[in-house]
Amino acid sequence: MATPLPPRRRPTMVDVAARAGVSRALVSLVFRDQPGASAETRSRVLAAAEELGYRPDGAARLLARGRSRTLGVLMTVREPFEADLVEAIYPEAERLGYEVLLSARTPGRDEATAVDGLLAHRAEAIVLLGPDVDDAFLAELGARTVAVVVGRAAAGLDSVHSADADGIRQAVDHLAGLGHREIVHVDGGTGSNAAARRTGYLDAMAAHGLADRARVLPGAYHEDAGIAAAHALLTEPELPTAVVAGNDRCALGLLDTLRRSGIDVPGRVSVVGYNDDRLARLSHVDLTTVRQDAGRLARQAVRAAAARLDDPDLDPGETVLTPELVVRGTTAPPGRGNCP
Amino acid sequence: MATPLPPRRRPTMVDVAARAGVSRALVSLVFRDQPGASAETRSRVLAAAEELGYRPDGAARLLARGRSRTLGVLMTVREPFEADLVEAIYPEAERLGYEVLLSARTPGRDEATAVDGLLAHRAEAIVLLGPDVDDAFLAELGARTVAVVVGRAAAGLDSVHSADADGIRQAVDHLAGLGHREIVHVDGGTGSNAAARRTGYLDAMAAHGLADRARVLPGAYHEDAGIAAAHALLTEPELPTAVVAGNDRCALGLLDTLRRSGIDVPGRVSVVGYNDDRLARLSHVDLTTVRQDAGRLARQAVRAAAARLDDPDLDPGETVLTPELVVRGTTAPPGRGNCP
DNA sequence: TCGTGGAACTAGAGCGCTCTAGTCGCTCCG
DNA sequence: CGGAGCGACTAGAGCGCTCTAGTTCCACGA
Repeated sequence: MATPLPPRRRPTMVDVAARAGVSRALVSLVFRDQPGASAETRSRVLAAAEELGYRPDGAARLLARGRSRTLGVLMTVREPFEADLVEAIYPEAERLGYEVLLSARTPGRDEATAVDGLLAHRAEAIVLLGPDVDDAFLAELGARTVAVVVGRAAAGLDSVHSADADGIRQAVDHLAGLGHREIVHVDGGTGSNAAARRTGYLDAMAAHGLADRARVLPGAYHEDAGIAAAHALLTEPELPTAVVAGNDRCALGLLDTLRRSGIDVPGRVSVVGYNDDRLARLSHVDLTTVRQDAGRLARQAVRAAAARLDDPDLDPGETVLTPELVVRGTTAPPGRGNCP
Repeated sequence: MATPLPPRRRPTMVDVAARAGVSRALVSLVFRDQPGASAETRSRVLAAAEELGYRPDGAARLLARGRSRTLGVLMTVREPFEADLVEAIYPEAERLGYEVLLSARTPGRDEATAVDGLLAHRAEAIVLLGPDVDDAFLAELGARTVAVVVGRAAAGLDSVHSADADGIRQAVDHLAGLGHREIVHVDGGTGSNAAARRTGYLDAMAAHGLADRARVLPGAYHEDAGIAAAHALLTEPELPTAVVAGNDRCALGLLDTLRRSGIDVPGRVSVVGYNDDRLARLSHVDLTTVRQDAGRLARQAVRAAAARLDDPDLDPGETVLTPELVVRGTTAPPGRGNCP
């Protein structure tokens, strides 16, 4: 019988080679699925590895190959739309032969820390999810490594996002088409894509001859902002008939605050979100929203990273996808009052 | 002037050493913050590194040190409670000198794949979030490496979870105290912690002399299960006066489906969740729920992993935290009818 | 004057892989 | 019969670090 399972040490290629009675190089071949080993030897090696519980050491492998073929993804662990993106990143990365490493920005852990972690683990490219990444930080990161921004435009870097102004325009068109005139926008605060959405709203209102009725409430991309905006609206003498929120989370906050205050949605107020995240799609939420295709966004981002990795001299590209209004249950013609 | 920025190659310690005019070993010392370098040299090295944009290569470092000091965390990117856990894991890991790597299980990417990724990146220990991890898989993993399960008990492994039966009992006590007698439980399906919660419910009902009224509806830990359960209840001639859901997501599904069907919550039906995730706490949801302390759960898990790493012969421990009912706005005495 | 000790620094052997440049047997063909 | 050609396999030099065991140098005391 061959040597028993090793004491504590994680088994290495040497152990497998010894047990299978071949050289280290051969084991390496087998594990890389390269030609050059006979079927018989191959299975002997695999068997030996199995018995020892061997798995190739990523660090050593990384070091030995030039490339890590690892994509680092910076995410906010709390944002449902980013969760959708992450789920779509995995398969595309796998298809292109990349591994994925996730790192979260949290209230107590800033982007720089999160990215450093990824870089230390040899991520070849960083995919930054979410529109609130800092410009200066981006520029520096882009100089150091391959970076792709998802969710907003980023000068001088690869970015993948949807045509925000167009998306908001579709929302306003829809509402105006239903007969709404008092349409308010709760915006996404600072950040380039909030600005784009704001502009889109103002332009669309103007296009419908409603420029003088346009009104932007300061907001942000989370529920609390929607709640605050709803409370602000409720203190006013007259409610608008429709609200376009900066994103779905904000819309959700708005929605529930309005409903809990006895306001019928969409009977008295229509609400539109942005993103079409999982939450919006849940049947009990049933939010009319502007759909960004998370799958396509994610695939494009991964491809952009891979392309730049293949050819670092590529010009930075901005991929803009066309968003699409999804009409669900939170919009209706105005004036149905509170009791349908 | 010294050499200009290198062409493409990521700079290495050799480059920094050359630029600073010292040996590689000294650079290593400086970057590991070890004594043995004069203040003057130290800053010279740091300056050289800065100029070159050098950052230590994690892979090489990993390989050279025995240990990676990295914790791998398996998560479901879509579960808000796990997001809370992840956020709490980072600071504790940092405090103990560990890095954190995240890997997501998704519909198309199973636990084994996710864990393999972590292991390949040399995670020394795996923290598995969520109760649906497979038993056989766990056992095998536990034999291979250090694994800590969060959210359920796991025989033979370290686990950190809350006293599920106790939590549910508190919920039932609360409802019974309000005068409810028709209390239904929508359970979490298979999985050990769903079983514990189910048992807790049945025992608590019995303790209140309501054994014959106890009723468990099959469910799961997500919104759709809550929605389905609500629809099932709505087809029946008589609604129960209270529902204890398996977790918050399920409760949310229930809640909104009931409300959209014109059922007053808590006037006609009271709803209780489990977890107290961010969503439950949002003011527009305001869910009465059983709070699991994500912070403590996360800290305990990290500590358990660290402890076992320090001493592999430690007996596997089960840490059970006491959950606590948080009464909010979705529970009230029964019988207030539909129009308060 | 010489040792002595400590601070500052260096040489060089790994860590577990990959990959290039082989070597070794065969078969096959002229 | 000699060698070209090929499949199967191996030796050994890295990859960019860490870490042990030095070596140098310079006070400082006897």
